[in-house]
Amino acid sequence: MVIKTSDAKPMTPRMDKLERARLEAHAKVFKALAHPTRLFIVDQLSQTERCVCELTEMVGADMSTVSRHLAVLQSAGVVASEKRGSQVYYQLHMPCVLGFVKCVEGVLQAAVKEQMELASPRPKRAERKR
Amino acid sequence: MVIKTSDAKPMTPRMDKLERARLEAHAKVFKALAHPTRLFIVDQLSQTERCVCELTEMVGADMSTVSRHLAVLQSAGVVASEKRGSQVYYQLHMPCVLGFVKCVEGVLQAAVKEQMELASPRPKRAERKR
DNA sequence: TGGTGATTTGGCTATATTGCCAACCGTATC
DNA sequence: GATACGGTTGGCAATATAGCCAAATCACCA
Repeated sequence: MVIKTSDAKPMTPRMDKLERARLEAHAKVFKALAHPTRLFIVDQLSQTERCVCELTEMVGADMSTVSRHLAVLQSAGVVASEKRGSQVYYQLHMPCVLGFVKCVEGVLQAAVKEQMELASPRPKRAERKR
Repeated sequence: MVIKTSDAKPMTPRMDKLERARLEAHAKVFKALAHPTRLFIVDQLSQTERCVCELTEMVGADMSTVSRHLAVLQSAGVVASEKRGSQVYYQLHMPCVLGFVKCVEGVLQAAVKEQMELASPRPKRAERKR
C-alpha cells in the first residue's frame, strides 16, 4: 500500500493536499461532536429516537438552535432523520461514537484522580470528603 | 444506579447544570480533535513521539501555530510532553482515539459508497473497480 | 557572558461558530 | 381556505478559533 513518490530519501512524512482532504473529512465528524448540546443529543438518541420538539424541551434552548445542532450532526453523518407526519424524528447513525465517549470518560476520570494526587501528595490517612 | 430526584413525574430527562459541566469536559476533547492539523499530529504521534520542530516540518506551518495546536491537544489530555534538552517531545496519551478514528473512517467510506450508489442507481453488471 | 537554536506567548486580523428572533414552509385540523 | 403546530432558514451580534509575526524564554555551547 505504500507508494514512494521519490527514491532514496529518508524524509519524514508530510501533510500533503490529499492527506489534508482526508483529515478534513474526519475533522468534520469531530467538529460535529465538539459541543456539549450536541453530545447531549447524541447521548439521548443512543437511548431512543426523538423528534425536534422533544429534544428542544430537554435541551432547554430555542427550537431553531436545536434544529441547527441537529443539522450539523446530520451533515457529519452522526445522526439521521425521518419525517413522520408533521414531525421529524432523529436517530443515532454512528453508534461507535458511544465507545469513544466512554473512553473519553475514562481518561477524564483518570485525569481528575491524577489532579487530586498532585494537589495532596501525602494524604496521610484519608482525603477530605471533597 | 438510578437516582430519582423527584417522585411520580414521567418527565423527559433534562440537560441540567451538572450534566452540562460533564458534557463540556467531553466536548473539550472532541474540540481538540476537531482540526485536520491536530488529527495529523495525533496520527503521527501514534507511530512515534516527535519534537515540535519535526512536527512543524511535517505540517508545513509556522512553528508557533504547531505549538499552539499541541497546547490544545495537551490541555485536553490527548497528548503529553516531555522536555529533553532544548527540545520538547510530544507523545500520544489517549490511544483510544485511534479506534474512533478508524470507526469514523469506516463511516465515511460507507457514506462515499452510498453516495456513489445514489449517483448511479443501476450498475447493471458490476461496479467499476474503484 | 554572549550567542544560537528550540519553544512558547502576546498581539493582531481574518474567519468560523453559536444563539436568538423573525420569517418562512409543510402538514394537520377545523 | 384559515389557523395552528413543528421545523427550518435568513439575518444579526457576540464570542471563539486559527494563523502569522514579533517578542520573550529556556537550554546549551563557545
